[in-house]
Amino acid sequence: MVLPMKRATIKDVAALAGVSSSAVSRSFGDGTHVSKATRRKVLAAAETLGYRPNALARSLVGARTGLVALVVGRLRSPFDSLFVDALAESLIGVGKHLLLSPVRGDQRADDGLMRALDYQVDAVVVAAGTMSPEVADRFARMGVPLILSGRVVDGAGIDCVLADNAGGAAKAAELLLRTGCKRIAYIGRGHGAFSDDERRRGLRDTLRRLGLDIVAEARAAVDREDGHPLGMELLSGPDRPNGIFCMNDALAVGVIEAARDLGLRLPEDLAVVGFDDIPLAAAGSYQLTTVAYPIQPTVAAIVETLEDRLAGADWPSRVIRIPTRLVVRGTTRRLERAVGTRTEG
Amino acid sequence: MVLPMKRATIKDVAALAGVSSSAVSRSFGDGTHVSKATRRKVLAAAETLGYRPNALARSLVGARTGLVALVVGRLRSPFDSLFVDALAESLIGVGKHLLLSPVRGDQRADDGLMRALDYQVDAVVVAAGTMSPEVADRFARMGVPLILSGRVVDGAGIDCVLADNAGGAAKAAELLLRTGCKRIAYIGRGHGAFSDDERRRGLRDTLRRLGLDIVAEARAAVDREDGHPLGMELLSGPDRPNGIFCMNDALAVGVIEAARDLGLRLPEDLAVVGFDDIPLAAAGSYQLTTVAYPIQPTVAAIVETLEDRLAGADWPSRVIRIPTRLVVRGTTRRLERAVGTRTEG
DNA sequence: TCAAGCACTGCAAACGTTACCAATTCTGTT
DNA sequence: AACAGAATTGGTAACGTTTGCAGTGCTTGA
Repeated sequence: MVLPMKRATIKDVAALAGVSSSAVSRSFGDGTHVSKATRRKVLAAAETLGYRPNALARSLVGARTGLVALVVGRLRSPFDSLFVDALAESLIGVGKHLLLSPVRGDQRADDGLMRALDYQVDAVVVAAGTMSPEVADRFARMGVPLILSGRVVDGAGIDCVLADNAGGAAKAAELLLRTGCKRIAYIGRGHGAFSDDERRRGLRDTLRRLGLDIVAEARAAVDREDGHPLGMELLSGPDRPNGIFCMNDALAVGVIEAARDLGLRLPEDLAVVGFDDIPLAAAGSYQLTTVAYPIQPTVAAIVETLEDRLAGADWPSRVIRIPTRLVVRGTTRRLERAVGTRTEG
Repeated sequence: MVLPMKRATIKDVAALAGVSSSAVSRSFGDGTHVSKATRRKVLAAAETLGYRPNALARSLVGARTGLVALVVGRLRSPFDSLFVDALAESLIGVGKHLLLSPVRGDQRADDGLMRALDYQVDAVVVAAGTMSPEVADRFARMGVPLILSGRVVDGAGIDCVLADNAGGAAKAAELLLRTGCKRIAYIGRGHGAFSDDERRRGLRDTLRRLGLDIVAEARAAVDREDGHPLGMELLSGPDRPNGIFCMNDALAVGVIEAARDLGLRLPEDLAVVGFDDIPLAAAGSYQLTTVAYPIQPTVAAIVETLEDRLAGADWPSRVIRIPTRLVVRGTTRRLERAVGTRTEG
């Protein structure tokens, strides 16, 4: 085995180029205060030695680390993984790197947040878990921006980016009503989950405005595997709903399968609307009508907020709602051509 | 806005506890060379100040950073995201953190690898992209372990962890033959993709041993969206295959949809076998027979290898094959009870 | 009582980098 | 030719931590 070679440092480069280490440092910076000639020499020497600045040592003297932590739960929904992917990619674009800080179950995000702090991250994006006020306060005091994805926490001065859940749910409700559904049910996560709550409320408020209400609710689920039994339960009761709005597409897919198992025809006997627009929703076997929650704008808003904060913006706090878009496919009857919605499939 | 507070350092703790910074450092280390009384004082002071050691400063003096980079492509397959998730979680378990280094398309992984090096990562797991020998050599010289997931590179002394692709493909082939398929096709990625190649070869070798051969091949695809058109193409030709082995489940799902669009009955007219066993394969709508590539053992092998290397193991290189398991579901005819395979659904 | 040994403690150097400051060289103007 | 000012350069301190070394006080055995 070859002897592990020590990594070239700024001093090695300085020695080879015949200049001071300051000159080397400056050559790798914004290029000011170095003559072209020196810079060329330095870069050549660095190339020879295979030198690359140590990002960690850099951060010690006050520079940013370039690390951004993402506190995230289990990546079981395709939406989550697309989100992680898009965020990581987007961050590379602004010279930052994603440090993954997974938390499990409904456990507090605090552990993940504190771990992130040990690495002097420039900012943290929280997409899962609940956060104690103490930890949030700590981040505020230390000047580390905290961005909440998919949830709003009032008062703590934390920036939040999330879907226009109520608006999306309203669109879903209107579509269901338009296509003639009268008995509309909701399936969601329950237990005070934030997006779930907003979506359920959005559905309910829209129905009530028209003198209706949610006829049935099922909860404590978030996965396709969970959608199936809940769908079975809801659909084999006496007052079977003829329209179901699901908190997300994964659940909706489970419900579709349950409906099929029961011999129901979609959309004739049952209309289903999901939320997110995961790739599977467009699959031939499901053709799920859904409220699309576009990932790119979400990630863009997060990265932008993050950069604003790091640039020193100090407005109190910002809640960005990402507009949703109704995508009508096969699981809702097409009674009329909907206005302002996209139709595909 | 509250003035950003400086983070407490070891000196602040030392001052408050009335001891030297060495004592503080030692109190946070393995606990040797500190009296119980001192340690208690230090820990109390640290608690008061909310002190946590700076992981980055630590790494400057030679300690490990605790960072492990994962070079990964677009997380479009559920398999990929489950892998990332499991790896991140597993690393937390051994006190390490995942730094995501995404690369796009078929671009070289070199960029991602070099970026990782800037952060003094303890090791790198490469799951996507191709690697130049120069970069691999550089890692070797610097003593940073490199672990390849899903591919084997000979000679470079790099540890590799991947599925027993040939064995899995052979199982798929045998199952297809056993259920009476004679015209068997393959759909994969092509362009010399490693796993694709091994799986195709595994299928072909098994067929040839029985005097048959692959009757048709389609390639340049890896997604469910890609599976559909390829399936259409393959299934509407003159000599329609009655069995298709797909490089992964996502493709297989696309193929199933194509078959349905063409009015073919599964498994009577067409048998389909996938690879990976993503959650969707078990879904009611697909019931896909597949070669399961278990994620937990894969991740465990990676983490174990990584720890061995970091502990100084210097055997030349190690290729770990993760055994696969045939999961028989609805997309293959059940002619007989298969021996040594699991049946579900 | 004394020496030897031990447990504990603090000092200071080192890690790789940046930024301030002072010193030097260059450029252009009179 | 002399000077002001700008551009460039090197020296040095600082960032937060660990660690080797040397010192301190305490215990123990003779």
